[in-house]
Amino acid sequence: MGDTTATRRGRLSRDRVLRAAVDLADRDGFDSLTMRRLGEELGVEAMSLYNHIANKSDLLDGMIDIVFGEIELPAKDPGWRTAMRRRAISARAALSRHPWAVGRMESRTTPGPATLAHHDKVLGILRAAGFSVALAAHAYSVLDSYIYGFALQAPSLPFDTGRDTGRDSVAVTQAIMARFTSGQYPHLTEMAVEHVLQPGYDYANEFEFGLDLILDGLEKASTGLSRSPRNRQHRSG
Amino acid sequence: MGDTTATRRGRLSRDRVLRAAVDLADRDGFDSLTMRRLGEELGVEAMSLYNHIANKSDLLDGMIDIVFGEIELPAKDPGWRTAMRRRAISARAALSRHPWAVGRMESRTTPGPATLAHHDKVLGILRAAGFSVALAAHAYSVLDSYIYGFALQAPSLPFDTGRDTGRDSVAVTQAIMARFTSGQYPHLTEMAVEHVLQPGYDYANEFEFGLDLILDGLEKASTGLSRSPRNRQHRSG
DNA sequence: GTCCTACGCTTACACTGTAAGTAAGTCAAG
DNA sequence: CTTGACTTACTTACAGTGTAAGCGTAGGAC
Repeated sequence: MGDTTATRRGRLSRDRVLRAAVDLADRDGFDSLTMRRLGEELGVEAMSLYNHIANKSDLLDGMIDIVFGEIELPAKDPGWRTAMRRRAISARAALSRHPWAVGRMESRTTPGPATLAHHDKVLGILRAAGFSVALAAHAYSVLDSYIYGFALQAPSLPFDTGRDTGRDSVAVTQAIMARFTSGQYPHLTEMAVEHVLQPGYDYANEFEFGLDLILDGLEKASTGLSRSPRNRQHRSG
Repeated sequence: MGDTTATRRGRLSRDRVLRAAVDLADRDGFDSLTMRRLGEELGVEAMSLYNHIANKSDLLDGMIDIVFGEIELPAKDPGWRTAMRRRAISARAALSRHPWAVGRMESRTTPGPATLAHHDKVLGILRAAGFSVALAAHAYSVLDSYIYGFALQAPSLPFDTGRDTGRDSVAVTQAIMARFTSGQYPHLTEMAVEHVLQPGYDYANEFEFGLDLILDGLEKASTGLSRSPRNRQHRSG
């Protein structure tokens, strides 16, 4: 009969623990991720988790590496610009699926294998396209800063009309609007009324404007050095 | 004699509490900021703090508003571009002084007065310079995303040569270098050896490259609509 | 069979945020 | 001055946190 000695319902593994942690953080918010809740989720006591992860910090590192693993790594075939664009959009989508991830990156100083592989691939594409080492560093810095910064802001904006985030963003918006009507913040009010609170508005659309702006700038910077960016260093074939 | 009934050494106030919290987070890291440690810092028991702040979340909101208050709000006199540039550099400096702040913004949904005033002023400068409402929103989004994203990445990069952060960044760098030497990440290795680990390198310098790239793009976008960006909507004088 | 190892469970501890109640100070009105 | 209201700090207490230490047992190797 009931063989539910909890050895059943499937064995634990580091991967299963990490994935359950990601799901839990996505569903109930990052603060709900406690060792006991996570154990409960897996039908196991909290301390059993420590057979597969070193401590909670290690758990977090693994979770973030999972998120990085979800970012698409396009081939360099259609050119660096397309590759960077696809990667950026995929990264934004992944970070929007796991909003807790971006804010925790600050404290992580030990990137996981997926993270490192990701960075290496991107740099490879840029270098192969003729970017100098310095320019590749610039490009990487500006692109990633933009991606992470956008992902960081997106969920915190009271402007979010709340299609995805749902919840209480309407209440929050109204609370802030109450301060607006005092006339203290005329430009914020204008922005809200004339633009952001319009029916079809979705903040996510802002992303591609800035992305293309940055890609334009990089393109100009890369062609500014040598006329054709593609055969600079890597053409000795 | 000793009249140190702890009423002495100065009365508490919300502002004193907030400022001590910021200092403590700066000095010992955000995780060291507990109510008891903060009370200790002020010569007071933990529970006394609750006479001036509602709870720890309120404390955090206040702390972040302090950081925002440190960002310089330049006048619009020398033109929007100079104003935006100064603001961005000042914001980056403030966030680098308080590295914990940027990662906590995601969870905050109730911006403080300094934060709102800041946003309103910036939007005002852009609108007065002739930016349409939509373009001002774009500009704000891309600039702030970049600023926050940069601040988010800066302390986590193992590339940091550790002038400011000091501590164990050298050890971390070496640990990662050990993986590099395995040849798994050739482009990361190249980047590190040829560029980032060079003597004079400072990641903070990357900031202005991306900033000017974005400002160039915005300038082009704003002049692309009407020849002269300044008299578009606000000239009904 | 017997032993080993892996893995989950139990108990325990130091530490967290904070609710509730108490005491000591400040200050205005009588 | 005394009196009483108010403010503010202190004390105690509690549920919930991460995790160290040790125990029990299931399943494979011999």
